[in-house]
Amino acid sequence: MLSDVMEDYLKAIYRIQARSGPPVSTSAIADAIDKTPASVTSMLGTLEDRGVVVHQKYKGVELTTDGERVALEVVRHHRLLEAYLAEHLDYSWSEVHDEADALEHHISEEFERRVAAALDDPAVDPHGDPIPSADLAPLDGDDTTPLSACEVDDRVLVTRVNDRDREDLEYLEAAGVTPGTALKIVGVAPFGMVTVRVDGDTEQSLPESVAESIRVCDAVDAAVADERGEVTDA
Amino acid sequence: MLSDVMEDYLKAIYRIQARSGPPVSTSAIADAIDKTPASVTSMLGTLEDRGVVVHQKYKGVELTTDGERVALEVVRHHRLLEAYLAEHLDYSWSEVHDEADALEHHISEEFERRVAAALDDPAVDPHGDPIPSADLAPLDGDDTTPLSACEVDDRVLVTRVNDRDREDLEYLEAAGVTPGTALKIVGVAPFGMVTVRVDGDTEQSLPESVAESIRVCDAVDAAVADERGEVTDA
DNA sequence: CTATTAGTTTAGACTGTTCTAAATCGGGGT
DNA sequence: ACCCCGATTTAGAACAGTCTAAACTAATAG
Ligand SMILES: [Mn+2]
Ligand SMILES: [Mn+2]
Ligand SMILES: [Mn+2]
Ligand SMILES: [Mn+2]
Repeated sequence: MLSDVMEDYLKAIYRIQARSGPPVSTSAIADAIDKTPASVTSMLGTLEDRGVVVHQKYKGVELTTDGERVALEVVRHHRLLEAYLAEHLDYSWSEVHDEADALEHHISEEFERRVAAALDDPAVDPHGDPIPSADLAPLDGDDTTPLSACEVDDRVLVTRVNDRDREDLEYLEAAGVTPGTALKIVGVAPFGMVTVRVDGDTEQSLPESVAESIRVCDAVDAAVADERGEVTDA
Repeated sequence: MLSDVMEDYLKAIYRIQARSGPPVSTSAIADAIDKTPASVTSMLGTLEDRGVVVHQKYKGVELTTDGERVALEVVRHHRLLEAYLAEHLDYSWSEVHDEADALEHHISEEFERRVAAALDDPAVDPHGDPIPSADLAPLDGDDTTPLSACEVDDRVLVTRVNDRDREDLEYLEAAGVTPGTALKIVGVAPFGMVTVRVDGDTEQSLPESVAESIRVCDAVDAAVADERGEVTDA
C-alpha cells in the first residue's frame, strides 16, 4: 500500500494535472503541498518505482492509470467526507475541508460505502465539486469558467467554488452565493471587483479574489441541458 | 504535539496500568502493540523527554498526569467513534473497533464535540466501556468481575465485553448477550464452559474464551444502586 | 552467596521523509 | 551559436520509528 504522504502527492498531481494538463512540474507540486522541490524530486522517484507516476527528468511528471485511480479514491473520500460532515454533523461550508483532509487517508472502504449510502450516493460535494464514483471512473472535463472572466449582463449559474480559502467561503456564505445560485453580472470594476444580482434579488459586490474562486456555467446552456433531462447540481 | 504512534503507546500503557496498576513493564507494552521490547525501550525514552511518562530503568514505566490526559483523550475519541459508528452508520458491534482505531488519532476537537452532541453525550460505548468525559477526568475503578469467575445460581448483569476479539463479539451478538443483559448462571463445566439463562429466557453455553471476555456486576447490587437513582448502562 | 536466566537495555543498522547546499540542465534572448 | 538564469536534480545530512544481535541487570534457585 501507499503511505498517506504518497496519497497527498498523488492528489496534488491529480489536481494540477486536471487544471493545466500534464506534464506537472516539480515546483508546482512543491507549492501545492508546501515542501521543497528537492523533497518532491526525491518522492517522485519512489512514486515512479511504485508505478503510479512516470517522470521525465527536467520535463515533469504524469500520473499512470494506477496513479489516477489512487488519486480518485482519495478525492472520493475527501468529498464524501465533506458532504457527510455538512449534511449529518452540521458543519458549515468553510469548516469541512480541513477535517476531510485529516480523515481522507484513514477511512476504510466499508466506511466509504456507509457514508455514501447515508447520503444516497451524492454526485457533488458542498462546494459543487464532483464526487468520483465508487468504480473510480475518470471525471469528465470541467466546462465552467471563472466568474472573474464574465462580462456585464451575462446570466450564469454558480457551479462550484474553491474550497481552499476559508475566508472567501465565509464571505460567499454570507452573500448567499452557493452552488446552484443564479447570478446576473451587473458590473465589472477595475481591479476585478464584480457586482452581481443574486437570484434576481439582492445585489452584491465581490472582491477579485472571491470572484476568482467562483466557477460558473452559462445559465442558458444549463437550461437546455436541463430540458434534456440531465442533472445540474442542486 | 505527539505523533499517533506515541498516542498508541500511551493508550497501551494506560490500559495495562488500569488493569494491573503501575509500573508497566516493557514487555507488556511490546505485546500490546506488537513491537519488540527494544523498540519500546527506545520510545519510552522519547516519551519521558516529552514529559508524559516516567521510566525507571529495569523497573517499568508510569504515566504522568499529562500522559494520562493524553491517553484519556485518545480513549474518548475511540469510544465516541465506536458509539457513533454503531448508532448512526449502522455498524455492527464487532466492526466498530478497528475503524475507531484508525480514526481516533485524526479527528479534531470540533469533530469530537459534534459527535458527542449527535449522541447526546453517551456514558458508555457499544461494548459497555465508559467514555471519558470532555474534561478528561480520570475514570473510576472497575468493580466488575469476569463471568468466568461466577458460580452456579449467581444472578448478574452484563456490564462490558472485551472489544478486541471479533469472533467472540459475533458469538455474543448471536447469543443475545450485550451490556445490560441479565444472566443467571446455570452451570460451570470443566475447562471453563459456562451455561447461562439469558434474560430469564433461552439457555446458552459459552466457551471459556467467551466467558472470560464478559465482565458482569451483581444483579442485586445493581438494583440497589438503581433505586438510589443512579444509572446502570442500558 | 553465587549461578542462572528471563527480561531489559544498548549498539548499530535500516527505511521513509524531509531538508539545505551544491551541481546541473535547458529554453529564450542576444 | 552561446550564455544565462531559473528550475531541477544530486549529495549529504537529519529525524522518527523500527529491527536484530549483543550486553547487561536483577531477581531467584541452589
Ligand atoms: Mn491529506
Ligand atoms: Mn470540497
Ligand atoms: Mn490507534
Ligand atoms: Mn469499545
